[in-house]
Amino acid sequence: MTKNPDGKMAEPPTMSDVARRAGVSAMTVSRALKEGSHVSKATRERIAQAINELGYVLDQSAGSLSSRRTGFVAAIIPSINNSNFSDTARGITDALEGTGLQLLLGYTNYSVDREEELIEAMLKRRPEGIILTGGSHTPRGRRMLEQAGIPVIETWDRPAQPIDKVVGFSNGEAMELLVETLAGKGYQRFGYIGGTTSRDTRGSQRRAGFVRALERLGLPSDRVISFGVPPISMEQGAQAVVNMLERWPDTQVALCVSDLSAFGALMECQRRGLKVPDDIAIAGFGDYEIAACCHPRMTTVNVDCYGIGRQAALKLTQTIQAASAEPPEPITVTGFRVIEREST
Amino acid sequence: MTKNPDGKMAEPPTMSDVARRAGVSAMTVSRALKEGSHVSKATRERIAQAINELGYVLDQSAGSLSSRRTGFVAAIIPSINNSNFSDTARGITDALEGTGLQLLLGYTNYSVDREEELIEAMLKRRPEGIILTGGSHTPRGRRMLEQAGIPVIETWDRPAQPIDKVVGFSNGEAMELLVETLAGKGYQRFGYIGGTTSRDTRGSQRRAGFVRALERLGLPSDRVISFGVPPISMEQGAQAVVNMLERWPDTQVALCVSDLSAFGALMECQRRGLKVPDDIAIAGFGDYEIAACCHPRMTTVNVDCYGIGRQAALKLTQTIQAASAEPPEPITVTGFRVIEREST
DNA sequence: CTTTTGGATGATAGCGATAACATACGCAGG
DNA sequence: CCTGCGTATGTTATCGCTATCATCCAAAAG
Repeated sequence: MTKNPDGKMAEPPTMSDVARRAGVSAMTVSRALKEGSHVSKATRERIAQAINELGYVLDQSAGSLSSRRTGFVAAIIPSINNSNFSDTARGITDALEGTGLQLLLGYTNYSVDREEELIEAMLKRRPEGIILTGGSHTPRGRRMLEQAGIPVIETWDRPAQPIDKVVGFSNGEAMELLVETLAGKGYQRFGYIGGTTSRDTRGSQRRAGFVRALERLGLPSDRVISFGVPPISMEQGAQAVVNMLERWPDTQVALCVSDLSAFGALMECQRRGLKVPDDIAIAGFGDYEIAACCHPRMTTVNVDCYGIGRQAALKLTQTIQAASAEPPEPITVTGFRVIEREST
Repeated sequence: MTKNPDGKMAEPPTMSDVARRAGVSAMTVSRALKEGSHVSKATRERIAQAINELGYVLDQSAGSLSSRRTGFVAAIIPSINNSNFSDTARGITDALEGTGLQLLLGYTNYSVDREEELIEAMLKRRPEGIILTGGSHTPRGRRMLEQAGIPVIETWDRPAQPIDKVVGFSNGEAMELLVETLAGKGYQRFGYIGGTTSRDTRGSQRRAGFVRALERLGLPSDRVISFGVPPISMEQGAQAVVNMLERWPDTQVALCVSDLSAFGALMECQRRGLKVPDDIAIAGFGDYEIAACCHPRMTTVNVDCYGIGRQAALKLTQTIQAASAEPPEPITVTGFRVIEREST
């Protein structure tokens, strides 16, 4: 930290300081700092030098108060420690590249109350748009979003009553497709491993899809282990599969709410000397890196996490820019596909 | 988005709107919104009601211009898609809870140039402090940090010339400890798997520690595979171990720059029918969830990622608050320990 | 030589909040 | 009944920047 000779903190220089030093007005400095405005080359250079000498950094919060553009968008994800969501965040960042918009990221730990707090905290900073994960919010959170006057994008889900725009897919249908694919290979006795339903909406929908598909196929759908508070960990997946094998020893295939719990289950089976997929088959959800790399490689459902982020950010920037031009489609449905590998 | 009858966007209400509706001055509204200021109960309630009716949300960017406190701290990490760093981010968030400070998170993808961009982008928003990963920055990035007039905390490393404060550990020493521990178990022919040196400073230091420890022990230290651009993935770890076994088939133990590459190597060995640790032992670095859960469970080095974040944030808030009181220690050294498991 | 045009720059007035000071009022103590 | 003080509220002046309009001037056009 730079200090004055008297030991007190030096006040950072302002635009006027730069202007004075360069012998121009503050307005000209402001222009010089902005792309595509008319400032003569000589002036521009004098200003650049003054900025350099003073170590000046533009105060964007002051600027945005004046221009009424804060230059950032907010995104709220359940967890950053989950590569599915961090891939989405990466997609957002990449799509924002070059738009002059910056990402303000927050995470909820899968709590809607924490989400409400975050929504408020973010809205206080006046983002130009906001991207959410899922369509479940507290009533107050929802109301704040509706009244914020900015584009709102819900992702990773297909809410029955979208607030504004949506980029997502049906988690239930994706799980149904996985069940059908595996049933097509001859599996009949399916088990499901997931967390308790309360917090993780996407998890609940996957489980509902599991049950729906089996009922449609006329197969038993009661082998469901709900274990632990979502998101369930690798270790919890390991414990759950033990639990499942105790209750229903003849289970042929265990579907898991995510690749992480599936991986835990897979390792636990190996530890107990079970052959996967011969003794028991295992499939996950999400197509994490680990699913492609573990041994045996894991069957899973790929959902275009990165693409969800990209498209959400794209829709956002389109909505912001095209204030009057034709707005983008309100709902984008992203794809998913079953990746069959060695574990089934 | 709320729109007026004429179809244009409704301007969000300001504090004056609230004040008018509640029959008080804007200043009183400002006070009512702030803890511990004297506003009568009746007035407070009238204001709360007006806020509710209008759906008002405080504009913090305007407030911070006036109060000269933006209420957030910036943190820059290499990747959010890496649980070590996201654990650090979680530690920061948790330690910031209740301080009125919010976290603005950015990630560099392990690029110092991207770091420089981020530093500038963040500084433009006038954070009250900034937390960085590592001690390698571009000269310009470093200069901006020095001149910013805010506390700077470098983490995950022990820079030779710290900018300001440090919360970290020596990656080299940690790797030395791992080598010594394994040498103590009788291993003699060590291999190392890591990325090319250019980008990942911490990775380079771990490799240097590997070499140092072996030289000190009088063991060969040339079995080093540098493969791929950091951060190296599970898949790259798998490829690297194949490469290593081709070049030095009698390698007894492979140390990897992180648990992720170690896991890839472990799975690849199993795929090739090698017994771990009998045919080859494998150890990682970082103590990720996967290391505790894979089969066989992986020996690794635990570094207190979460604690690094917590302590960095703590040091930051102490520095901010105790402007004149005694400032915190400039350097905090966090611990690490070898976790011996089944893979060695 | 006048007019037009547009680039370069400056002056002024906010953006929406809060700091700092000012005012009004009620109640305890003399 | 006055002084003194603390609570409750209002007024004013910025915070650092940019939108907007005004001005000046040189070069192109007529």
